[in-house]
Amino acid sequence: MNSDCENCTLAYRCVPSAISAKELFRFTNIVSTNEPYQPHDKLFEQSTKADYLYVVKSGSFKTSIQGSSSNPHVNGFFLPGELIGMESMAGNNYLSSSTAIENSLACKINYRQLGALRKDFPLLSDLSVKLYSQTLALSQNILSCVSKQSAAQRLACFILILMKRTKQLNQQASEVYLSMSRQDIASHLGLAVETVSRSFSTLIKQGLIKKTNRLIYITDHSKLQLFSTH
Amino acid sequence: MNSDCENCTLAYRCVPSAISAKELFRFTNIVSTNEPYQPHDKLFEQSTKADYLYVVKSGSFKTSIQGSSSNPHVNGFFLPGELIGMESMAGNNYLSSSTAIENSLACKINYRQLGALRKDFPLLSDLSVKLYSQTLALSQNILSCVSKQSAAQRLACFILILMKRTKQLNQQASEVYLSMSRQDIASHLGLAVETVSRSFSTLIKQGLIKKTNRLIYITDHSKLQLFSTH
DNA sequence: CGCGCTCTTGATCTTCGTCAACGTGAGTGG
DNA sequence: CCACTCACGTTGACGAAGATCAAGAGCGCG
Repeated sequence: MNSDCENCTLAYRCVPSAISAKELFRFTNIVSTNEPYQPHDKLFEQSTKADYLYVVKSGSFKTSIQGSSSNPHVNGFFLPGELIGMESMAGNNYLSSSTAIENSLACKINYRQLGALRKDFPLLSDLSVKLYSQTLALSQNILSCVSKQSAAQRLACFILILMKRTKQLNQQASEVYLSMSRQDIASHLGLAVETVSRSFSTLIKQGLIKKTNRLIYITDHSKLQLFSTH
Repeated sequence: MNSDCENCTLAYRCVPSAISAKELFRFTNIVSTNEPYQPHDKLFEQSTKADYLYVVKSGSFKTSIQGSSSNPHVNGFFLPGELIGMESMAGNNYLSSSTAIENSLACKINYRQLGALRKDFPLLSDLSVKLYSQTLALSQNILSCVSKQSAAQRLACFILILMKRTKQLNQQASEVYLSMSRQDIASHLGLAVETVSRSFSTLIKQGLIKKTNRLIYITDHSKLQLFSTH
């Protein structure tokens, strides 16, 4: 399985951070690291048996929910260091499907065995709760972003959230690459694709951002923040 | 402190379910049960130190986030058996304020001491993860509800989610009492109050629900579901 | 070069936010 | 008991914002 957590640059905030070096093998035994995915490759499919939790090593992924009769809804995006599938672990089946957005690497953790490991490593239990708590906080952030009245505000808020998340790894503060399509952004924010485009134009005209294709420069961070809250 | 978990009807899905009867005192020592709250009473205030987790015993609560410059946004509603404050536990401070919606009872758990208890009760660790996972799933459900395009769809979806949650306690399947004001619903769904009113009228005209004030009867559950997904 | 795909921009129609008026019920004080 | 107020909810009219339809621009790829 060739699992390599020792040399991972994300290990300090991933599961290994809760496990002593000499017992790390007990974790590497239940994880497959650095599995490659190409755009449109699926990590897992909605309603299939949920056995694995995934960690994004590089690239990015999305999750989407297929309702009975409607278009699928993009529920979330996942950046390096973030976990995919957390909400599905209480039930038996995945609640959403997950697909790679770009060329990416992910690590696949057997969930039940991870649960067993928690019994022997109290720090792992603490880490689990902490990660869940943070993820829930993020989810609520996105909720208040999506429930904002104007489309441009939602987009501004979305960009800011994404920037905050990338900044945790990468300190260049004023630049975000949006790896997802406008269609995905639109679905995620509950807007039409055209409205997303127009909202980008609005933010540019107001001098808050610049962009070339999917690369966004924040020219005035505080004004953008102000704009997003109105 | 007079904590009474032994006779609680919700104990089977609350923390006590993970602790053996003879050691239950270790939990009752760190919880104050059945504290009364009246409408507008606060459980906690945003940005203050987050020391306690709350469980709704009866009645209902809401959480709201106060942005820097805008109106507060109602982030969530909480029914009996549900936990309030989970998302704030990774940081030091509460990320939102919580207020009672009606006459209610809540139990107050010291979070740090609860964390210590996890080390001695593996089942409690499992329960924590399960509850977080379920809460995250709910949060994502609400997200896809709020990002629906039409106002009536959002409201339909909101009613269905609320009904599913009340049904877990109370088996009368076709009736929900909405304890929160239209204003709160509007804020939560990202709509104007008037639009919420009109959306109720729409659902009634379509024969999906009936209502008298805040009490909702679902007349055609499957059609309502269909309508909410469009 | 043409073809497909994504993104953008423009024109029109629908929906929702805003402002206003009105209805209802609870609480208050005469 | 009845007016009065006040909070809450509903309904109508109108204007603004966004969805939809249509067209065109930019780009990678065969």
